[in-house]
Amino acid sequence: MKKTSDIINKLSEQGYRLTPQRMMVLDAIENSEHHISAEEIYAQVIMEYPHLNISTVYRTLELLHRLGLVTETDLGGGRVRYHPADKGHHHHLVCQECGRVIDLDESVTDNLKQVLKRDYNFTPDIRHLALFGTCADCKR
Amino acid sequence: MKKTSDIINKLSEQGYRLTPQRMMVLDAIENSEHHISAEEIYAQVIMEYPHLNISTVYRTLELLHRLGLVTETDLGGGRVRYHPADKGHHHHLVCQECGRVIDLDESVTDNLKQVLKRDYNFTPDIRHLALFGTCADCKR
DNA sequence: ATTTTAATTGCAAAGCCTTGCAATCACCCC
DNA sequence: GGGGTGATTGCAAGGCTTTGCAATTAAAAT
Ligand SMILES: [Mn+2]
Ligand SMILES: [Mn+2]
Ligand SMILES: [Zn+2]
Ligand SMILES: [Zn+2]
Repeated sequence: MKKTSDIINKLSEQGYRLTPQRMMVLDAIENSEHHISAEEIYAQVIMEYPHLNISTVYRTLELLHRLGLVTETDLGGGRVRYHPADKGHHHHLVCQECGRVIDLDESVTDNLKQVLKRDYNFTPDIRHLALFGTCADCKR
Repeated sequence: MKKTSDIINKLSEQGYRLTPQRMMVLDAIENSEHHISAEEIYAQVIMEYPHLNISTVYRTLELLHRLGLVTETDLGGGRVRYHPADKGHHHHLVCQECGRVIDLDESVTDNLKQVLKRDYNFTPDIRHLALFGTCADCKR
């Protein structure tokens, strides 16, 4: 798989060690169909590497997020979820009534980003937003 | 103070009990200069009511937020902060480099809300947004 | 290949927040 | 004012995530 090598190269270039733990956490994220949680990554990796500690998963996620290699979002449900950045950026609407999650194109935030840039010279890091509210079906 | 009575009336009207714990938590929020955290509310109330448990603070905050009487936001720093809804809605930009917090008028999200309404018939509950990024000074 | 060195890990403890449950208490009715 | 009732509380335990520290190990230097 090409994507994983790309991320591995970026880690290596920036002076981070390529530990087996990091490789396996990365693999779990890249091969996940949906947004994956720390606990789910842990459960998956531990099957072939039982020595792994969950704090290493959290630290790896923090690193990959800080380097912009994964996006992080709280879709409700009490745990943060992750997504490979190179699989495309997008956002979500989450209905507080029924729990439905609607996917949004990245472009919905273009106007907001532009206004913040123009009026405040602020560069927002909006890569994976989750907005809560009420969906069409639940609006009585 | 008029504001507190208003909130108390709303609680009462909706059938919620006016317990001393709720009154005191409410007081702490209303009299706070800035966005206040659960721990800070707890520390303040406990001075005159040492029996209070912090889970009551969290449950009261959850109730007030659900009823739209306080807004809730994560400005970073690992704890959620609260603000009375009747003191005016607004949003924040948080610089990830220097920690600076910029206040935004509620209207910056008007366009986004409108688009979500028009294209998805979704009514977002965006009352106190915190957006992270890089401020003007930190941009090299 | 061996040594060196700092980054990384596992472990245990802690921090923030939520939740189940039994005891308490605000409010309604008389 | 004195019950009755269900909402609310305190307490203790648990869930998710972070953090300090000593031991390990990837990678660089020899
Ligand atoms: Mn996503
Ligand atoms: Mn605010
Ligand atoms: Zn819905
Ligand atoms: Zn800054």
